[in-house]
Amino acid sequence: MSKVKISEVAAEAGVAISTASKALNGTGAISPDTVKRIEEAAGRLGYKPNRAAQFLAGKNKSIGIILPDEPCEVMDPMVDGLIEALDEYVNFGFRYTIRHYDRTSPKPEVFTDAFDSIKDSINGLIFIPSFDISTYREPLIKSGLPMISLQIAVDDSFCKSVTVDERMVGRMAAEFLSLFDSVRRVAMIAGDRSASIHRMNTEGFTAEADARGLSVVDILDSYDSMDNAYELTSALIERHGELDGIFVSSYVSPAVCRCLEERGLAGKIKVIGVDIFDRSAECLKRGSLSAIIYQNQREQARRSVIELISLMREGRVEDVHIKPELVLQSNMSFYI
Amino acid sequence: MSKVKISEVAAEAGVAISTASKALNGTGAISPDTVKRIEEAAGRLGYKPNRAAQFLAGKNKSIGIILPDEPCEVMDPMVDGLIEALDEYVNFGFRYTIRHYDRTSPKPEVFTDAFDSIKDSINGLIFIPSFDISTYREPLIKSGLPMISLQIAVDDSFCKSVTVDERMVGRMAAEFLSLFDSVRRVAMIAGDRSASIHRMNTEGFTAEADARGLSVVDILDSYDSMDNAYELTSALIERHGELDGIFVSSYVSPAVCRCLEERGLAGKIKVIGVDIFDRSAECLKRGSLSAIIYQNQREQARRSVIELISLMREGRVEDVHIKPELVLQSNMSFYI
DNA sequence: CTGAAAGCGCTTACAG
DNA sequence: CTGAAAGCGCTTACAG
Repeated sequence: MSKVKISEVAAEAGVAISTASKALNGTGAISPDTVKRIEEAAGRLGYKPNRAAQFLAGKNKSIGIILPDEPCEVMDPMVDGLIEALDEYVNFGFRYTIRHYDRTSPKPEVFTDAFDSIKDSINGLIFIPSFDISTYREPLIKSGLPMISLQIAVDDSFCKSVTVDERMVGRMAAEFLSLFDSVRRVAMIAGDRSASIHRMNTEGFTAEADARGLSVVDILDSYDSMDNAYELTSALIERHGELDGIFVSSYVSPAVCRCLEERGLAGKIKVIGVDIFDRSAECLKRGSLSAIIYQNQREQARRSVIELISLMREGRVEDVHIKPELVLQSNMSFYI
Repeated sequence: MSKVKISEVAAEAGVAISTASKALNGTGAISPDTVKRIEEAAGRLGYKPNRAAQFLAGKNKSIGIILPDEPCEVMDPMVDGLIEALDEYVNFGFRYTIRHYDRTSPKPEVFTDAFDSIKDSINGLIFIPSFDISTYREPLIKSGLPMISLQIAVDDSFCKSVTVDERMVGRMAAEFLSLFDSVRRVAMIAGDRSASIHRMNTEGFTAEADARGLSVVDILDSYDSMDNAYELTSALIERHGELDGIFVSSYVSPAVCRCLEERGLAGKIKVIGVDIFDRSAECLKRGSLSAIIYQNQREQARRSVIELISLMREGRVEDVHIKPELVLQSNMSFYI
């Protein structure tokens, strides 16, 4: 129960403290036998390093951040959450550097330039990838840096990711719409289903809708454009006489709501969206939007920092799926 | 931007490092003039202490915890959350001691005995009070320890608290029930409205119900007894022909659901409860319970530890109100 | 009231 | 491959 320190582990294994430290951290060159002996000693004694001492003594305390530079209000909660989480570790002696890249560009250089400019001065990386990471994964892998992808899963073994549970987002949307006795026929306006993130939203939504006897009459891609979303909504209304609900799985719900409001259908056709920001919050307040699924950017950001640091100190981590939260009118004040 | 350390503050103020430390922490006897000079220097340089160094060097690292000993499954999430949060700080060299007391006893000794047994060996306290704290507040105050009350607000200036936003719990319940087109007449089964926590639930519920045109036909106290809740539900049904929804603001929703299930009213009368544990989760799965408001015990616990430690290091903190979360069938897996 | 010094438990050059 | 030693930035006896 009392705290065993590395000096005791070293004594138990019959080596110097510095040898024990290097063995336990896998740094420096220690003979396999010695490593084994030290690890056994540590296990036997139940050694857990004192993180205050590790942080104080350690030198690998520089974190790199690479983010899309979209000047979009939807990006802000994630960035705010990241900075808040990082600042906690600044108190423990960490530093961080943020770089931006143009996520809309297909050229890999927009990313690799940002990466190259920091890769030699950081000991770990958190990045929000673009939808297609294949063009710049090589330099990332070659760097050998511990890294975590945020918000978008990298379907690749070199990098674990922290994302919201995308499928759950869709399921919650379907269940929410099914609460209304009047809702039978629903549609979905997705972002871009060529991206896995939107396919998972869709899968969750259709699965849960099926299970609850909702009929999904249409699924359309808005490509994250408000204008598209407006037109698509208009088309949906014309095409499907009896539409009762719409799930908007990207941040364009304000355009959907505006379209319904203009046609006197607000509240008649129930809408559930994702992402809470000024314009979506206003729709929620007016009632043209019935609920928002918060993708918990703050918690995603916090966890990505925690995971990166444990990766930098201890080695392996796993993919993390953060829970989405349902936001209604009454509790929206907590989220905006 | 680069980290300024206490040695630089000391140099700027023309004092020794130890003097600067004592002045900044308010420990030791330093002349007011010197303190002022040091504080100004710190402010000028933007000094922020390195917490790794503070944690490593500091000696006040023992946390006391006093909890009710109710062997109730509803207590567990809070305890689990507390231990998880505390264990993080154990990694930083902190220790903690847990004591239990019989919350149902009116005798103050049940609490003060627990407190006395640890008060001399701890540097900070987190406690879950009973509903009436007045009988044992004196010894707490006299100890001068930094302390945080958890789950139940101490309406007293000597101690800040971390609680869920009780009023919001009630508001969310009312809004949720109002989503159903069929729901007009609702009732509430509270815990014990002589406790402020339940009065706030009630206030939030009635206010939001009013705002949404629901008519609150009855409010009854269950005194947290499943048997009472069953009987009250039965009485509600008889008394009010057209009851559409019930908000159960203590953990007794399973009894309410059982009563409705037995009468073939499950799903007809919508029920929303609080606290997610095995039995309430089953009702949610079966559909006799439509939703649960999770009072976020995990986050309450985490915050109480964070607040206590910043109280122990830096001084003042404020009351914290944690956001409740709405749990439906589809996302319940995240909570149980 | 002030300061010099030891020490918290690690990691990391550095020397061997 | 191994170890002795310095040092991370603080706090806290202790001496004055």
